[in-house]
Amino acid sequence: MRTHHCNEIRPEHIGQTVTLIGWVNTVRDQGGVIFIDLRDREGITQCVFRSEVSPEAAELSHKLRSEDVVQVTGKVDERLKTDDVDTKNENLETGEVEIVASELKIVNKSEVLPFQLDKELSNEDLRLKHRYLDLRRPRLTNNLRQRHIITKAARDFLDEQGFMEIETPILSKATPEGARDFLVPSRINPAKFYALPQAPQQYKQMLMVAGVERYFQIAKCFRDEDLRADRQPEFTQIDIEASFVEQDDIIGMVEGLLASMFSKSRGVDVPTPFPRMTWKDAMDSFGSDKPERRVGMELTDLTEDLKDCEFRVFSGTVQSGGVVKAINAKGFADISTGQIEKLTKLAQEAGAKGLAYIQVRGEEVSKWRSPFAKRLTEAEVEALRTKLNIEEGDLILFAADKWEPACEVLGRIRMEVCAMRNLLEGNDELDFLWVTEFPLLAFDEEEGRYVAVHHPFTRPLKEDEEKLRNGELDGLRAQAYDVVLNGYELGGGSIRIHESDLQSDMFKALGISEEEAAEEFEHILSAFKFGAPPHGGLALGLDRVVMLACREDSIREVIAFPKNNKGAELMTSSPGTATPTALRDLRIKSTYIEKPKTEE
RNA sequence: GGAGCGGUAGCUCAGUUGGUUAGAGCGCCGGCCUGUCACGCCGGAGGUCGCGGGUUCGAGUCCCGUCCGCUCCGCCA
Repeated sequence: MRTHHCNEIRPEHIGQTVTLIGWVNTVRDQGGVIFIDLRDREGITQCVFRSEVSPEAAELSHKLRSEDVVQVTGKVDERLKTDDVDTKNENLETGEVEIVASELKIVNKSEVLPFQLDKELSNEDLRLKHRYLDLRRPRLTNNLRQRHIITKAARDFLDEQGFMEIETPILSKATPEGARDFLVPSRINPAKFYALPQAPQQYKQMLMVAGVERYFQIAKCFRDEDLRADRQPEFTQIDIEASFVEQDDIIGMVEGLLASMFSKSRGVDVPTPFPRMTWKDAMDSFGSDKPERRVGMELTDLTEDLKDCEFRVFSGTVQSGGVVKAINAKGFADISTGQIEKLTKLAQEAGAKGLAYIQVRGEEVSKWRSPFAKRLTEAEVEALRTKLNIEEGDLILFAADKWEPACEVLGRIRMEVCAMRNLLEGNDELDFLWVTEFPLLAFDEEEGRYVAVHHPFTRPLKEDEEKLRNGELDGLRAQAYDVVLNGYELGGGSIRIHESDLQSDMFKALGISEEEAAEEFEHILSAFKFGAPPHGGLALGLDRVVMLACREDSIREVIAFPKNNKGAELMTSSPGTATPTALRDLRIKSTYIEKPKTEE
């Protein structure tokens, strides 16, 4: 039987006989003496085999290979240290001692692994196919442990705050708004489908009506959309809802929650409260609703200064109601033509016609390399100098367009510039931020109607409530808030509508007919008539929280069995085909599945 | 759906202007080694250069097509 884990053995154990069990991490066979590093989930201990201690164990130890599972029994000994040799290993927790093996049992041999555990490998397919091996690597073992620590911190914190953990259905109903649903055919109800939840939104609001007051759930959510480094089709939210609260209550509570999660995992003190910024200010200064603020380079407005500019791109835009904005990329004047082209292309992809720039190669304007700088008046040059703090070596990048697209384009350019020079490399700072006062609605050109920016249960700002009731839908702001960390949206939430009539007005605003609302949301409209408490909440993306706590750049590194870009889980090869019998039971014609390409 | 980058030994990669038998490190196999810890030394095996076509006397290298992976855009209430 195992007596210790491999991280536990210390000088105080010297003289004791211990039994360890684990995997052979490395073998160093010296001929007469054989060392193995024995690894279990907790750590590594060196075991020594000598024929004078146990000829049988020593003989057997020559046969050991990486990743064999072995049980070693022996006496804990201090590692040799004299004036000539020092065999202590400072890089190992257990480096002052070793196990002098008297017994060795090979529990289970291992074949040669398809990849080495002590080397980084870029072939992610291979890693995912043999995920059970990939997870043996200390980095991933640690990530899983951090995830556990963070999840437990959340549970403990929310429990202390009086929140009840309640499960809501996974087999659920499709939502007309929002992301594409995963559908599950119902065998008992032919031609009917469950949908996997995109979020437990409606259930948790019903729990508020039920009088639960404070609910949370570590909730699996599902969205059938394309994947990204920080997006998986199934992911986990820490889902929270509370009654009799206002925005500040939720914000304060989530600050405490995040501080607890990060202090338990990273051991850092997270200062609260977090800074706050309205959505409009975030867009204005950073061109993003999830600003990365750790690099400066804020957007500067030059609309007034360049409104009469001889350069028509600027003055023309201003005359038609647009804005001119710029960023100063300090020290980027030596940017290559190729890189300028790359930025221009990026700007065009983001909807801009082009990208105006000035490479500041000297104090005087004559040394400014730019397609338009020589057409600026002295006053305009002076305005640029002052507002952008122009110095030799700077690169100024301009966007001229309507306010929102101009901000967005420059926001993207800003992040690309960061990427080009690795401005965030090694930056370990945690910059938490609340973005508030999101727009309530956005006009969807494709659908020709307003859609909810957050979701249709979001409450407007108090001063905008009357406008919603009156159907004045332009420029409404919501009691919605996102918590942002280092440019990642960690989570978002809102204070909800809790009155049946206001909810009806909201559905009306979204172009949902009364019949449709009655059919799809009858439970909500009805529930709100029976004394629904004012309530609100938020959901945190657990995967992203853990990713950032672990300093990873993909959530796949903090999910045990993630899916690849195509939504496949390569170890078990899901998704897979269905048998004809299963399809028949579900009343699904297999021809649709066998020949998807015949569908237009 | 679109853009970018990539695919060469089990793994990580190099491979010049198209030119002999495609290389390195790690890993693997065999041998030696009683204080190693990225052990060392000696020897060895291991390749459909993603796939298909084309240009050429000759293609890992050039061209066309295609598949796969990653990143980003669209999409993600």
